[in-house]
Amino acid sequence: MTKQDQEQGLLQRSNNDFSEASTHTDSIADADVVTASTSFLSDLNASGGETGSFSEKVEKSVEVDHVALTNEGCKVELRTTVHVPVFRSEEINKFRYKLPVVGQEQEIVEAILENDIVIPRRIAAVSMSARVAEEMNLPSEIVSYQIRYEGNASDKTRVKFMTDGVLLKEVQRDLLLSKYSVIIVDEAHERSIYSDILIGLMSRIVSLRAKRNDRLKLVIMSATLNVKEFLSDRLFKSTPRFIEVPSRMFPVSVHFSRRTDDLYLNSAYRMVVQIHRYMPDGGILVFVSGKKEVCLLIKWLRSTFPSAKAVSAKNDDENMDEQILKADSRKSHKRKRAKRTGYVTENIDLNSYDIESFLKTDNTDLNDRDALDGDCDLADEENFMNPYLNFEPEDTPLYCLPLYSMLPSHKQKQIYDPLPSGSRFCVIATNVAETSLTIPHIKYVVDTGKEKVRLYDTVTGASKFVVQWISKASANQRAGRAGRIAPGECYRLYSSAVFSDFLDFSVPEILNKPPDELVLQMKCMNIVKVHNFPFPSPPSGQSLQEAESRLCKLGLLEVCKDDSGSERMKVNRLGQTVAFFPVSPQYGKMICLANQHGLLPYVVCLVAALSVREPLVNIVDTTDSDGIQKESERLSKIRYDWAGSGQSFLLGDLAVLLNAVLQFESSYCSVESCEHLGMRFKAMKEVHQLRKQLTNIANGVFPQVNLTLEACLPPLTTQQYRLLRQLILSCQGNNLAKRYEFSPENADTKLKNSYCSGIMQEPLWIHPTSVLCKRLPTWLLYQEIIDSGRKYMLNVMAVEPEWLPQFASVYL
DNA sequence: GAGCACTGC
Repeated sequence: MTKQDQEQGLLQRSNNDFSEASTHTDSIADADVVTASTSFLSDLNASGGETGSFSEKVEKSVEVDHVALTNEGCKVELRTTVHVPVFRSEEINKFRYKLPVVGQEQEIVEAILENDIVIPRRIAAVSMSARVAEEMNLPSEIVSYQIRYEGNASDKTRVKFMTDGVLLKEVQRDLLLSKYSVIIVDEAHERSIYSDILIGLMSRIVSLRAKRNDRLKLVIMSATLNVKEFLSDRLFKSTPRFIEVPSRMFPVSVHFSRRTDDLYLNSAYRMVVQIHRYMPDGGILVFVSGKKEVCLLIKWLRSTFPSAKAVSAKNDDENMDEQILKADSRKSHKRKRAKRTGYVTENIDLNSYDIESFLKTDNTDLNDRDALDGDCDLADEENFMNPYLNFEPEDTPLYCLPLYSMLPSHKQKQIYDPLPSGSRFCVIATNVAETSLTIPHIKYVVDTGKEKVRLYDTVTGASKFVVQWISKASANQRAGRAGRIAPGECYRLYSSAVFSDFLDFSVPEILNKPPDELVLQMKCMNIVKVHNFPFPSPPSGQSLQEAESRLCKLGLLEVCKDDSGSERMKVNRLGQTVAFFPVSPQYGKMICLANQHGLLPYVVCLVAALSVREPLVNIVDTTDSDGIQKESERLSKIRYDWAGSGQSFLLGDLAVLLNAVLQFESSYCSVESCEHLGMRFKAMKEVHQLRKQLTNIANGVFPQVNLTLEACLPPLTTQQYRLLRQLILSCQGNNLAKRYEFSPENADTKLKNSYCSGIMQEPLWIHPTSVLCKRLPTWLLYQEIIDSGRKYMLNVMAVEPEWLPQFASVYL
């Protein structure tokens, strides 16, 4: 709701409620910052049956009372009652009155008056705006949404649902958010970088707006009790108030394992078998850490309950499972070998499971209490035992489906398809099922307690994937997935003692990722001393400093003296231009420099491809199956074709990516042809959208360029390929590596073919899937280092040594 | 000589 709308009286406030004025209520009506439970929104959503973001734990809400004007009680505020005329259909009203949040409705509405709502996921923003428009009987031009690539907001819009990143970009353009009178931040407990920064920024915006007598109200909605950081007095001068909203969840009984088996996939398998054979109807959701575990568990379960195969005739992902598993088996041999050379990190070896033996010996005796709940009391045990009576397990097939983010959309959607009649539903999922997707029919949750996370070294930027224990909050969120339709059961495959050692909450994203892009954005908002910013969880001074220094070397920040004579890093003109582009600063700079020699359209495509996760499928090589071997050879050949020869080939993996995008753009590939070419359709579509967005921004920033979205770009000339490599070098000197010099003095054969870089002690290696893997150029640039035992450089490009003084002198 | 959880601008 915009200020103008408010003045036009769409929301009518009446002051006829004096008799109820009290110290309690008058502060509510005038609070500037309120933190409320997310149930308010998730209930709206749940009643619509939409997918989207839900949270359903009980929650405390916090309300910040910024009525600092009323100090010493000399000013008496009158309570104002808010009347919002809404014409809902009878059906929707029936739903509404069942929602637990209705009890607090008036309190919340009075506290906030009207809504502009920040949500962390795109689909959720779109579906919620549609749902709220329907419930309020208003057109989409009034209740609208805005996400990265699209939106339907108009000048008539009064309620806007948007993702957190969109609002952060808006703050960059309008620091006081003067269009808005209320901001609601939903799902704040997820602690995304954007919502954290937004909350920090808004703590300042709220008081600035209050000083101007143009109040902004802020509601922070959180599904967990993790509000300590949001209440810190670094953020809000007076402590925010809670509004607590009960959850609409059904009870979930949680069972801990008596002991914790390291082979958690093995335990998960046994648990599913037992639930399926002996527990009443209801879907099963299993949480594991990664794609390979998903595929392995599916394979075991389908071979145990083969009747399910007949039921789920369309399981064309069978092949994929096999592929992944074979590749994995091959790798585990490598691991054993690698162990002797000392390059191995701890990893659960999936192949150490003895599948055969427990397929044969699985008598699933109910006395095997180890696999069940060691900690539950007698009542629980009785509940657990009773349903076994008169239960005929043979009658029920198990319908197993995989679920992880990289699974193609049409396969993900299978979880919403009607269940084959008479079968039990079982989904094996990664963390996607914890927050992003809601799965229907789930009554049982099996939680391995494990998740895979990407850990960054904030100094070198190298990252690795680690399987670790989840947090208590995560475990509770997982358990909650069982109680959406009826009372549920959650089986934790770890003991309560192990659980008690879990972190209370997951580490906020901002503490893990290198903050370069963020620091640049903050500098553009005139936040010069970033270390003084009121982060809900401040990143370390060192990581902020490293980011500043990288941005300085990149030529986006400059050292300036402020009034007191002390030195500060401030953003320069180039930095400000770069910050318009919603990509990492290195890539933004590439676009800014590319407006020469006709390179801009190519650089935009390349940057789009580099900014999207996994545009090309990972080529899994397998030794023992002819058909699959040929497939990986075929895909590999396509990549070498894209890389070309001569100057193009020296652009290396970036030439592969660029030409893949150009091919996709020129013939807007179908799902099938993408698969044929080894591209991920979902990712390529995103690349296409990002190209469009970057093109629009470039046209805004450089008015003369008239950049178009031509489907067919002519192939680059030899000269242009050279220039492109120089341009990239001038933006990525930080990522240079030089080949290890093999000489009598440096004769370590283990280091042959390795590289060293300025920022890292350990040797680096070109990833075997790189087209430059055999070429081994003396100097090269990488996009990313991934640590999987060895430190591998991904997306590599060759660099001519003689270019270094001119294009990368600060890094030498 | 062989990868990778998740999400937003």
